[in-house]
Amino acid sequence: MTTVRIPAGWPATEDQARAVQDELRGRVVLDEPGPAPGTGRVTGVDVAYDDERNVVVAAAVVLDAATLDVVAESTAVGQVSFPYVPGLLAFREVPAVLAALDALPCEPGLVVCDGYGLAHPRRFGLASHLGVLTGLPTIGVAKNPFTFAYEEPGAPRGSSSPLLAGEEEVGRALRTQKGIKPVFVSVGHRVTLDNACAHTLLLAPRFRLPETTRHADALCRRALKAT
DNA sequence: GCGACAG
DNA sequence: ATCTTGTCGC
Repeated sequence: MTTVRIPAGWPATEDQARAVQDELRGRVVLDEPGPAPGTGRVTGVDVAYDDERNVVVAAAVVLDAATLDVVAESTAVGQVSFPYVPGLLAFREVPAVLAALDALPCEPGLVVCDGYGLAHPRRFGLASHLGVLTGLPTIGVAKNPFTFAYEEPGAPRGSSSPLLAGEEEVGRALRTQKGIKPVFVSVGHRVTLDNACAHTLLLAPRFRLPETTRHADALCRRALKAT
């Protein structure tokens, strides 16, 4: 397991963090289709915390997009870099995720984040932030609708409905399993929303959550316990 | 002003 | 995110 390094000048206050978001937001690319679903590699990233000890562990798990077999994985440990503040989650998770991605023995391909990208109060969630910092195509798949509104999608697997910030579609509520609560997909960097949903559906053939986040979640929890 | 609020 | 037993079901 490698070690997390917190960059010099990492935001110490909420205002500084929002200023960084404003600065990076202009670098998001939204007009690329992204990798073709079902081909190449797809990587899940997730983070676990022990606030008592101030410890954070991140995991990155690379899957073959066609078979969903695990082809590589890595973990990183470090100190917590920012408190949890709704809207500023990236500042808590990004340093650890970057370290885990750096430790991978291969290219990650599309990165699937636990949380949001464009569907964010300031339109710059975790997936957008990670995408801009790495240049990699990223998407966000969240378990909750955050503050956004949506109509319940149809019951069949694959049904979806817009995730709305007023009139603006910032993401999609996507039913990955028949009759089960949808997941909330949004674009991070260099991927289209349609493409992000297609990837998510292929990654969740049996469970509500994508295999990428299931693997990454299990790995970072296991690694945290071992720390 | 108060409550809600990804992980 | 995390605190947490048993339990129902494939």
